[in-house]
Amino acid sequence: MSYKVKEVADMVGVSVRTLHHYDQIGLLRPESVSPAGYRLYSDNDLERLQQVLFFKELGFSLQESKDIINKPGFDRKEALSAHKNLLIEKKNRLEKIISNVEQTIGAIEGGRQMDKKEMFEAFDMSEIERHKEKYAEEAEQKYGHTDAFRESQKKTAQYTKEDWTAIMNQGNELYTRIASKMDRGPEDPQVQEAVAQWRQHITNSFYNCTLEIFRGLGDLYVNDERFTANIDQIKPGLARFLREAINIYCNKL
Amino acid sequence: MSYKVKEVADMVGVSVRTLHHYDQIGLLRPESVSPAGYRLYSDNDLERLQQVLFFKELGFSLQESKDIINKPGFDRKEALSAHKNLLIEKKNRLEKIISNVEQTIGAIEGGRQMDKKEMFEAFDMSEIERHKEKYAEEAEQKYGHTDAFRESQKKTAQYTKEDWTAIMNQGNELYTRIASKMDRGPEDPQVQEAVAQWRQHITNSFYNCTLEIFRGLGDLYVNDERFTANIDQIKPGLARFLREAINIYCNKL
DNA sequence: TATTGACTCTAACGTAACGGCATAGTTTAT
DNA sequence: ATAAACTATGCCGTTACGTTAGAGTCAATA
Repeated sequence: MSYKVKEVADMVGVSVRTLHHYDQIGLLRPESVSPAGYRLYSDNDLERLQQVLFFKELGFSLQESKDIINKPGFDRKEALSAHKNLLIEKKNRLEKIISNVEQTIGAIEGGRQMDKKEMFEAFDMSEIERHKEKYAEEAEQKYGHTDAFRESQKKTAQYTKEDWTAIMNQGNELYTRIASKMDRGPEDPQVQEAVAQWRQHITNSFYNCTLEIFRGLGDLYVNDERFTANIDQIKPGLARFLREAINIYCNKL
Repeated sequence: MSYKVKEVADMVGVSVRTLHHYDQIGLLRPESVSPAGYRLYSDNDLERLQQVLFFKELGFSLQESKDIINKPGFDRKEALSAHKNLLIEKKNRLEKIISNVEQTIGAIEGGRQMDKKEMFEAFDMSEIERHKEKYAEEAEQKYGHTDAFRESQKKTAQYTKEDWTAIMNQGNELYTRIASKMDRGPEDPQVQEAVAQWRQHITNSFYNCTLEIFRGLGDLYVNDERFTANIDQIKPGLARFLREAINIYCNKL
């Protein structure tokens, strides 16, 4: 099932222009395009759009939303829980403002003056901002190597659907090739050769993968369960094996 | 007691730049200015700023806020009640979104698909927008003559504090002059002369006061208690007298 | 089948609400 | 009297779209 722009727009209550815009900045590219050039949105796209609207509601900028959603290993469920907390805080803030309004009304009726500080207390966003920062920082920390991350974002924004599948296929091919040679041990020349290609692949497709970053990636593969699970799916123990191989590779240079 | 920009900024949690901006667009001009050109905000200004922040919280544009607050006869208490209602609706909307998030989480856990419509229900702002419109419309209705109202807003935005007092003094002088001649009846030449000057005064200071608008103003004076109260303060019955005199004036042309 | 009318595209300029920076004058504290 | 902390006025930059403009597309109807 696919939907045209206006259908989506009406369904979710945003303007067509907004969808065009999201397409332009690479925040929400429709899964396919009709022969006439019409945007065709899939159910997946709708889910992603829902994500975006959640983030918007929380006051994230579109760029921030994109960074978070695009983050490899982005976990919808985890994100939603975080959203919920932020929303609840927003609600609390609103409740504060409401009681502030009530106080102000009372003050007018009573003819008394309000304290300057208390007048503006409700508008203090600092608490919410703190949370937002935490959320964004977490992403940076985990997937850090910040400059690389940014560079990657820029590059990948241009990619089409086809580019992505091609890149993923290359990556998977390398993974499986390494997996098939696991019994030879991590220092085996053929394994090392594949590791070198893996690094090259990253540099080509995403960002300049320095040795430092490459090492970091190796650690990431075993330290972040989400990566580990993904990689070990190909072959159990592959994640740890990869880190070993990467370490050896880096030490040789 | 007066406060400098940064004091105000820190007190209410907005940036200095924001206050500059509000000054520039005439939304919040400090009551006075130091010899060196420093903005000096009064307690009154702080109250007005609070108003502005309330409106902002509700999603009104600065222009809209300005229109509403500047509206002659703007009633803070009445406005605050309206705010409260809008805020409560916003809160309801947030609660909807929160439960939507919860549902989505549940859907992910259960592995089932969500209905497209229900996915976006929470984001529907239409209810809030309807309220906003009502609020704005009420202003238009009451003080309507829409084009004139807009033109007036544009013109008056440029006025300095001194301009305002000058204009108000002229207006009051005309009011009292007419009041002093009330016993002669509304068709008296001197009264009619003053009415003509009154119309001229409006045209000069605010907007091109057509006959139609002028008639409307006359009606407004007796139909809106806030105006009636204000005018009758000068002399009881003046509001009705003015409408009579304006009617006669308009019929002659 | 030709023709509306509703819809789509890209491209490009416009707008709101500030953020940020440069440059210059002012106040206050030591 | 001199630095630190503020203040002022520009003016350009940014975000998230709105708003035409000009042109192609698609489904229903005359």
